[in-house]
Amino acid sequence: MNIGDVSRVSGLPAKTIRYYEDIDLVQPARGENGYRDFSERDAHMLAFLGRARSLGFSIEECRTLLSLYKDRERASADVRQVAIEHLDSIARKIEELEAMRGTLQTLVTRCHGDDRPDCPILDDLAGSEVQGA
Amino acid sequence: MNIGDVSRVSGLPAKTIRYYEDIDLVQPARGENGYRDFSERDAHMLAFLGRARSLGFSIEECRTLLSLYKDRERASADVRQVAIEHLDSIARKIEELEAMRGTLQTLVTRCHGDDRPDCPILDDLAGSEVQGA
DNA sequence: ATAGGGGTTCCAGCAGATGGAAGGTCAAGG
DNA sequence: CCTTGACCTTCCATCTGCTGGAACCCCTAT
Repeated sequence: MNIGDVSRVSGLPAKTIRYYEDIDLVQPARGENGYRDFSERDAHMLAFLGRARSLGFSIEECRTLLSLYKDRERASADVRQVAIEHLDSIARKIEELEAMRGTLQTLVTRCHGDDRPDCPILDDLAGSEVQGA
Repeated sequence: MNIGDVSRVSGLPAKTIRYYEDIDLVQPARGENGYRDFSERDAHMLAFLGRARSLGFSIEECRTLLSLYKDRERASADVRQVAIEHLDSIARKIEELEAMRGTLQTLVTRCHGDDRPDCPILDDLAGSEVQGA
């Protein structure tokens, strides 16, 4: 399988696949002509990576998951642990974003948004304490 | 005001302030000795930037907001527009993260998490269609 | 004079790709 | 046999938003 084929079946851009080889996530064979020669197993691993990345796992987490995936002696508890930690970090990110959204939503609501220059959004950013309750 | 002082009052690391000068967000004066010499106005702008960044505005959005902030002829509608667009992108990110959280939460719940190797999380990542409803 | 706590510049690196240039390879058509 | 075009290769630069560190200068107090 050439890189274009495996790109199609895994859904990852060829550039990304080369990058994954570069950082040693996959180790495709090489043909006579110097082309990468991907096995079914490689393609499978790349799809695995794509899915894990789409769930927001970092590259290092993916590396761990992939090694657990390849380890037939693994304990499912180890996988679960990685997933739970990631779940926590997702929850933290959501909280952060929701705090931002809350603040911004309030400011946007307060701003009349016409052609006059006075603007509660800028007032807040400037930190002036001159905003009505 | 030296960079250390303005760092304390704005809450931004000195490194970050130098970086903001580098990308032309602020233009502090220079003293005889080559030290940056920040005015009150500079300090104010840096605090503004810190607050805008903490609300998740990108550097380019901050640049726009700052120029609106400095423009006494601005229309509040322009500020509001920037804020609303940012609000949308925050909402999209939250949705993405919640989708991830939902999927992962399901998988984590399904995984017994003991010392046996079989694991619904890995099964899902591998894309095997062998999962019960 | 020296010690310390400022400040300065510049260069490298993080994640996680992505874009592009310059060139090699391969199969098909004329 | 030659060309065309799609594919492949490597390498280097770029993006975002800083952050760390080296090597150096400056200023004040002792």
